[in-house]
Amino acid sequence: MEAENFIEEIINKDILDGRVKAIQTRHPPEPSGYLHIGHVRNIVLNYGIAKKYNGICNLRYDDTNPAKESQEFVDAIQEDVKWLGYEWKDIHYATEYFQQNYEYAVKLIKEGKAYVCDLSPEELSKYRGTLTEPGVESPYRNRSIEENLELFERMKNGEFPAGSRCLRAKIDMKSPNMNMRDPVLYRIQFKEHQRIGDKWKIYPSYDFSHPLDDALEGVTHSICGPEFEDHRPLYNWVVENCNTGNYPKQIEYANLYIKGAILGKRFIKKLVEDKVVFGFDDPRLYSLRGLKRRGVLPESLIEFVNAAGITKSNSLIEPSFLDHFIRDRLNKVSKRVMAVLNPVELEITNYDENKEEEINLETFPQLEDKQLRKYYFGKNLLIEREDFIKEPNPKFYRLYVGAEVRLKGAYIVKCTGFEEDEKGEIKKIYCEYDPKTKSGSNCEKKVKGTIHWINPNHCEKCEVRLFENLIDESSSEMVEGQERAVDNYKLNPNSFIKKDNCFIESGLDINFSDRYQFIRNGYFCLDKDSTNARKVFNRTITLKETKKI
RNA sequence: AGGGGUGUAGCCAAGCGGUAAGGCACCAGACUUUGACUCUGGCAUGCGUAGGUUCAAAUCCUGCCACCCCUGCCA
Repeated sequence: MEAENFIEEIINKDILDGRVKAIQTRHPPEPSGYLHIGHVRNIVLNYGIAKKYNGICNLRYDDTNPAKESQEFVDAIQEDVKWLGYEWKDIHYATEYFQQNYEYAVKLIKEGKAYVCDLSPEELSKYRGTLTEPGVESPYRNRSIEENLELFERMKNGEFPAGSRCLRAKIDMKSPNMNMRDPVLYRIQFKEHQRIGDKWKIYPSYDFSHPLDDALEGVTHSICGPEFEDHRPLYNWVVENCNTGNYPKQIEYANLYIKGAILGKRFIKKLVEDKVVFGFDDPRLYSLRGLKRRGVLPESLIEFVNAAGITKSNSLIEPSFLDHFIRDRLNKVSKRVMAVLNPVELEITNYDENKEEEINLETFPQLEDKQLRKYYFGKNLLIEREDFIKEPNPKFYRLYVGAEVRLKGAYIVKCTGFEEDEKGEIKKIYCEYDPKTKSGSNCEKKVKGTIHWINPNHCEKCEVRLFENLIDESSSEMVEGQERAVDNYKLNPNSFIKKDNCFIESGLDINFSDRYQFIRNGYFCLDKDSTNARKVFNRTITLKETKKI
């Protein structure tokens, strides 16, 4: 199997060496928040590698801390993974392994490798030492096995208050690696757990349950973030000392950040709580639900993380890189449709008042099967306000008095005049059409610009929502591998713009699963706020724009 | 300050001792009934830095520098 990144190289070597046969990974989210784009790499890696190597990947909730978790998130995570297009083999929960975790803890105590410590959290912290000074051994470190066994049993039975005691691994208080200074294996916790209620009064820590559960489940490669790099010796300590017969290998990869994107769970939560955004699925958020509502296709996200690569160095990627994959995918599937977002009237003075002409528009010009549909041309139309300027400028390919432009799918028209109000706002634009230039007639005349338009007798009024980055990018001080608090950013007042005087062709089949390109305006999708009476569209992304005038 | 990581173009990133892939962005041009798409060309005498080894170094060795992670009974 060709290795596409350093993780696959490790796996290939493990297979070659005969260390593993069937590959097994796991996707281990803690149900304490919604999935966001930063999680996609981990998902692609775990599910993707299992698929590539014909192995299995289970979804396993790391639900060892009821204080932070809830059922809302366990449900949401499954929905979001499915939306991305991945499938797990089985769903497991860290809480499923609590009985076995407990038995292995007892085994460690019996072997003199773990002890009950009565130090308070504050004392424990002091005894741990600092980054440069070694820690000090706990006075409870050398209790007898019998006493430890009894105390641990009583902890389990809920006889001691939370925080009064914990179970610690007996490793090395002088280790330069803080994680090895007798780490906590179990703590007392009386909080009701979303899945198992109040059955357990002791909860294993991540450092104990994660490696053990990996081993118990048969995981061969435990892929995780860079923050666990110096937990690896501890991971291995647990795996070796519990000795289940299975020896998973932890592999860390680096995080991916996007410039100007707010990704931290707690930051996203704060934005929701402060009502800066409408909810976890606000289209401006980089949560998977936000991206979905925005209209981004899951394939774009997967292509994006794959193109960004899997490495051990943190990366801060420019938004344009993500945008490229969003557009690329949308371009392939979107129906091309005419819609005017900022309408101004246009009258074709030499066109018959009562005449209406059928024209053809291509729904999928980018595909072999372009699929023609009918639309109607007439004397009075609506065009985009930005497609007209008062002062002639030959670099401007659209309308000004004297300029010619093609009305998409119809005729070439020449601007003859305009009307404005006392404030200088354009009220109406006048044009003359050239009857010899009908679309498809192979006319010789060519013009530089083509603009889209709407026939007011054949359109539907709708609402359109335009989005920009939530935070003002010039205030962003985000640097590689770092994410600052949302308070450090200035919010962008234009991040959400609602336009409710928009018009789209009537007679279209608009639905939630299709994607639309409003010609020259970008890619759009139907928002869940739509009603039968009025459709609401979200602009997923603009078209790429080369320099205009 | 101790430990663990990482440094290749504006941004990602290949490269694994034989003379710097690719993508994004950008620039120039072609095409175009979307200033989109597509196509063509340009874009590192240079690989954090200073030395060393070698016929040959981004790749090996040594020192230095910068950035990230670690002092929760969170994950």
